[in-house]
Amino acid sequence: MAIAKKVTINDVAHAAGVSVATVSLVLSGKGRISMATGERVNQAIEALGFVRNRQAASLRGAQTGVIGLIVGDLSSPFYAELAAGVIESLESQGKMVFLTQGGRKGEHMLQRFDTLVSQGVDGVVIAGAVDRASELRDKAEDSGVPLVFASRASYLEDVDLIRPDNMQAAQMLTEHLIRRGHQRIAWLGGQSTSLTRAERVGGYCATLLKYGLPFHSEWVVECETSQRQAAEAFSHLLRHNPTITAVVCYNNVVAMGAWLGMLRSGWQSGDESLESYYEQRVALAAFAEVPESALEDAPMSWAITPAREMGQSVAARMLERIDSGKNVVKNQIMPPRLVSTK
Amino acid sequence: MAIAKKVTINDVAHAAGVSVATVSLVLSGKGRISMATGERVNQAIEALGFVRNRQAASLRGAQTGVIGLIVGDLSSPFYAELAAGVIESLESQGKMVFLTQGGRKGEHMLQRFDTLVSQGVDGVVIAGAVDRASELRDKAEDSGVPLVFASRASYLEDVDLIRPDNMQAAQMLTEHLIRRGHQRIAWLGGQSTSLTRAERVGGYCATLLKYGLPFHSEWVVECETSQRQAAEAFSHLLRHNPTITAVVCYNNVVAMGAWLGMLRSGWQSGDESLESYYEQRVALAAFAEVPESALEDAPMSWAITPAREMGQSVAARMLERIDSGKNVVKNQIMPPRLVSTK
DNA sequence: ATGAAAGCGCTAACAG
DNA sequence: CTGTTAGCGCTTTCAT
Repeated sequence: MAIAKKVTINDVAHAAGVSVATVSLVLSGKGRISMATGERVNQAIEALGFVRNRQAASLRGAQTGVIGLIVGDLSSPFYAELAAGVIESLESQGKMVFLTQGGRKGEHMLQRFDTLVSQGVDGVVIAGAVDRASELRDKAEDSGVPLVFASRASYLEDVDLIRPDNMQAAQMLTEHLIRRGHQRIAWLGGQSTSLTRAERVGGYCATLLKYGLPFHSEWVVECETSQRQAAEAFSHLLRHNPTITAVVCYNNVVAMGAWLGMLRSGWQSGDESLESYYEQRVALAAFAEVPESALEDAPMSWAITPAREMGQSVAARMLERIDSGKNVVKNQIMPPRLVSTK
Repeated sequence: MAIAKKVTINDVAHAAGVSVATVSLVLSGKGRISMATGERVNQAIEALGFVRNRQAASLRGAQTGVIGLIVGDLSSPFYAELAAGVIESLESQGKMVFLTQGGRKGEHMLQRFDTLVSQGVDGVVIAGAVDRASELRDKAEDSGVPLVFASRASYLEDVDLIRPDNMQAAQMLTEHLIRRGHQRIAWLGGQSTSLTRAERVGGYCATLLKYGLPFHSEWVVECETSQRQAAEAFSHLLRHNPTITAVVCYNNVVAMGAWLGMLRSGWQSGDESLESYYEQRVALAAFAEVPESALEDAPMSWAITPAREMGQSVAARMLERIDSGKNVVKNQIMPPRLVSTK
């Protein structure tokens, strides 16, 4: 418990028989220091167990090497993974990150932003829903702090934003099904008020059209993101449209519901083999943010938004912003990745 | 882009016609300041958009109000949730947290610890596997930084550790099954090398004994944490021991596998109703760190380790450590929560 | 109740 | 190549 008295740059200088300035130079590897003194200083540092006080360092110098990251809520797997990517990248560049939570709906974003700024961060990344984005942007603007957004949908403008390419993902998925011989492809899930869904449904329709395939509005069914409801909607859809051979699901929960619905009806029909049943029956494809482990055994295709890589892009963008000092708005989209389970 | 010149405490003092000392006092609410000047200062702060530079503040004063949190890897849902809990609590107490990743196996823990200390954190929380825990403890000891560990298993000694109560969880689960009339209860999953598993199996056995129920070592089956393997092991177990009426699963993946195995064989047997089939058949219980959404429809009992609450406890413990200054080692265990789906 | 002044640990000119 | 000397923005005695 003997709290060792903080050893400072002075102690090191003294021990090494040089001046503090020299130690500082050795620390930051800047000035041209002779091998000899450099060595001596390092030894002193080692011997005394000196740890440089970065607070003091950045009080004088410009940058703190700290980036603030505000994520809505860490318990969302997508944002957790995104955060992991951001942190990983930034740390590999010798930065540190302050992580704070801005609330599921972004309620606290502004307040957190202020706190981060008062901690002297070099930049702020915002991941998730934002309450008052334009206010934030203005604040950032006049405190001169680079601000980068990352989100699932593209509801922000005039900001540096990295987001998934929903339309391309939908195209990939639909095209994949078509290539595997499907002609009658339905859509399951999501609420019509969702922007993300709109983008995805857009890609789905466009691809059908492109291949000259039939599009029926009854084949695009809305449903809440709940397993039970998805299972019901799925069964209902197929019962009334038995010619459908493939379904694109809005997300992993819907996909899970569809699959369970299929298992259930397959079971009730008393067929011989489960696999043969559903494979003959309806092919499933779905969007997801992370691969759904529960469906690892299901024959399914996924359009995955690579959350971790997205985080890495965000980090890269942040670094770029920081050391270019420029403020050019780039709206960057992340390509999805197609994954087939079987 | 006009980077507003940093407004400092001096500017505020000037604007308010008082001294910097006064402003400082108002800021920290310490000295006895007259209402009048307090008001005047606050107005100036507001008007100038002053944000206090905490780096400078903590350079002179003692604490920084920043806690370091090292988590193995954020993409693990359990630790993400735990981190969310820690951050949430700490932020509500006006603290901030530095979040860094120590590597899945704790490879970087030591290095990250140093970085955190150099940032002047008031304490460090370590969540996840640690490579060289005792080294860490020593480092913390002589830099005088409070250190609190949080993990799933209890492989650390002589440290401040918060962990789940695996044995009690196993007891709860087993007892729950017994109360529902089961007498022949098997165990599925986990590797015999796992400490966590050992603790859990211990609780399971103890409870069987306590109720005078039969224990067969063939009923305790090992298997990898993979859905497919669990499904196979489960089917195999039941085929050879048809009298078993309930199974305790090592984790959510195993539970999922067991359930799918059950669906599959139920389906093949051609029974009438899925629900009636498995309900008559084998009751499932499982450990989990977060409720498994994929199994929301399955009739299943869970022993949940409340990760978020665990995070809150960790935060509380940290705060306690910080302002007591004492270093009494407490090995605190979190009680599990029993949840039945149906 | 408020002001003056002395640093916290470090960096950044500028001299040598 | 290395030492001297000012501060960075804020807190904190100690006076007043």
